[in-house]
Amino acid sequence: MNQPCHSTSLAAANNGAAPLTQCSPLTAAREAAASSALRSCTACGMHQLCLPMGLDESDMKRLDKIIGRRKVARDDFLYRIGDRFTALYAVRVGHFKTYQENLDGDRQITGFQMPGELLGMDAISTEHHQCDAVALQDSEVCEIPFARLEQLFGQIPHLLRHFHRMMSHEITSEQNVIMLLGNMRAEQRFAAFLVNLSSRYAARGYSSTRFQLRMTRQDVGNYLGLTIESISRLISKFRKQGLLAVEQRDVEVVDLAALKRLAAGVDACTPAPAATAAARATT
Amino acid sequence: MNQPCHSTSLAAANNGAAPLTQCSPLTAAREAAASSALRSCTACGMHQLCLPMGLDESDMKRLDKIIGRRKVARDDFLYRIGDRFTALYAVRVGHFKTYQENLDGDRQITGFQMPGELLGMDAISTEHHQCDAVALQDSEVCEIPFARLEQLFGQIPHLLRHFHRMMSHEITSEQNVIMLLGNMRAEQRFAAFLVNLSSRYAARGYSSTRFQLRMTRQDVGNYLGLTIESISRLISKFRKQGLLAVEQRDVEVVDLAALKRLAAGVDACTPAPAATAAARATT
DNA sequence: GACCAAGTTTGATCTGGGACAAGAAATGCC
DNA sequence: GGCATTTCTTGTCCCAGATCAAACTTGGTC
Repeated sequence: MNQPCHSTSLAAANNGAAPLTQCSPLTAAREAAASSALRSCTACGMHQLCLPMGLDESDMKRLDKIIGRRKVARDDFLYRIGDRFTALYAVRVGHFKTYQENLDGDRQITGFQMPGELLGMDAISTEHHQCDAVALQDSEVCEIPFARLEQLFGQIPHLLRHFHRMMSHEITSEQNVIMLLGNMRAEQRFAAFLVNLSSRYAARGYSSTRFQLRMTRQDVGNYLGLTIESISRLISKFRKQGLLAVEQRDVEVVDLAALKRLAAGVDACTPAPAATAAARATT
Repeated sequence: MNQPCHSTSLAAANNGAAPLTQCSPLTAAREAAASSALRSCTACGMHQLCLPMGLDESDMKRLDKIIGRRKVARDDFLYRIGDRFTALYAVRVGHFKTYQENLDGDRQITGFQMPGELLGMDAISTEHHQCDAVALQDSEVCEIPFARLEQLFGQIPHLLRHFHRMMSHEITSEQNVIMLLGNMRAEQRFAAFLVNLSSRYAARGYSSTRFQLRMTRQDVGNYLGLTIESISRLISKFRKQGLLAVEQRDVEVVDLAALKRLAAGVDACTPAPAATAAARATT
C-alpha cells in the first residue's frame, strides 16, 4: 500500500486481505520464501478457525501434505453447479459468494465465505456441486482432496471431529438464514446481516465495527431477499439514526448494540407500534 | 384401522404411518414380537435411506447395538433449544418439525422430517441443540448416541461416508429452502413445497400423488414465510386450476408436472405476464 | 478532463401478500 | 346430540417493499 492514507478514517478499515497481498514490493526471492512459509497450515493465521483447528503440529503437517493452494481471481469461479466434486476448499485469502440458480436463471446467494471457512460441503452427497462459487476479490484457497481427507479421518480422530463441527456449523448458519428470510422485516434482515459480518470479522481478529463490504449492494440485496433500492434506503435510514457510517463499501458500525437489538427483533427502531410481522403464521 | 374406509377416495391416502401402528389389533405377545423384530435396522423399512444405508448385515448389527428406540407422542418435544446434545435421532415412524425461536418468541420452522431422516445434526458444533423438535403425530425415533457413533466411524468407513452424505444432504435441502424463501413468489413456494413432499414420499415407496399433510396450515405457512390465509387461498386457487384436490389434510396432486413447472418458475400459472419477481436483485 | 460504464441513491407509484374480520367446517368434550 | 374450541376459508382493506424512473457518484480509459 504505497498510496497515502485516505483522509477519511473509514478507509482505514482493512480487514480481509492478508498482509502478503498488500505490503511493500518484495523481491522475487523474498516473495517466494514468504509465500512458501504461508503455504502451510501451521503458518496460516486461520488455523485456529479452519479445518486443522486443535491439531498438534505433526497432525497438522500430515494434513498439510494433502492440501494444494490455488489462486482465484476476482469474479472467477472456484467451481460451478454440476462440476464433479473432488475437493473441499478453505478460503485462505479473500472472500467468496455461493449461489444457486433456477431454470429461469434467477439466482439466490446462499452465503458469503471469508478466510477460514469451508466451501463445497453441499456437494458431498451427490458428488456434484450444487451451487456456483465465485471470488468477490482476488483470493486464494486451500484445496483439500476429499478422498485423501477421508483417509486422514481414520488416522486423526480430532480432524474428523472438527470436520463434523464445521459441517454442523454450516447447517446452523443456514438455519439462521432461513429464520432471517422467513421471519424478519427488511430492517431486521439488514441489521442481522451486519451483526453477522461484524462477529465473523471479530472472530478473525479484525475490527468488529469497521470493515469493508466485499460484495455489491446487489449481492447484499439478493442474499437478504430484498432489492438493491431497499438496501440503499436502509443504509440511509441507519445512517440517519446514527447506527452506521457508510462510505462506499467501507462500513463503520456506530451502534452495534442497537443493531443487535434490531436484529433480535427486540425493538423496532421505528418508534411505530412494533411487531407487525410478529403474528405471521407463528405457531 | 377398523373404521370403514371413507367414501372419498382421497382418504385412502395412507403414507407416513408404518404398518405396525395401524394394522389390526395384536395380542400383547404378538405385539411384543413384532415390535422387537422392527427394533432392528435390518428389519426397518427405512434402512435403505437412513444411516445404515449400504451396510452389510454384520455392520448393520453393530450399529443396531448402539441404537435405542424411543416413542414421542404427538406435540411432544424430541428435544428443545439449549438441550445438551448427546444423540442424533432417526425418524422411524411418524413426522417431526423443527423450528427456531427468536427473542420475541416468534418461530420459524426450519424443516419437516419424515421416516428415514436424521434430526439433531445442527447440534454437533455447539453440543447444544439449536432448535426445538416436535412430533407432528405419535412417532418413534431411533436414538443414536453420538459418542458411540463416532467410535463406529473408525471401524465402519461406509457408515462414516454415508453420514457425511446425510449431513451434506441436509445442507443442500436448507439451501433449497433459502432459495425458496429468498427468491420465489407465494405460488411458487407452495408448489415447490408440494413437489418436495411428493418426491420424498415417492422415495419412501409411498404414493407421490396422494398423501396427507402431517402439519397444520399454520405450520405450512410458517415454513414457507406466508400467512395461513395465503396458504388457504393458494389451495383454493390450485384446486380451481385442476392442479390439486384437497380435503382437509388429504392431498391429491392432480397435475404434478404443472406443479413442477410452477415450482421451477417456468410458467407463472396465472396467465398474466410471467416473471415479475425475476428481476429482484438478481446479479 | 471529457466520456463512458457501473454502481448507488432518491423519489413516485404500484402490488403481492399481510392484517383484520366474519363465517363455515371439523373436532372434541360432556 | 349440543355446545365449545380449533382449524380453515373467504372477503376487504392496507402497507412494506417491489417496480419504475431519473439523477448522482465513482472509477477507468483514451
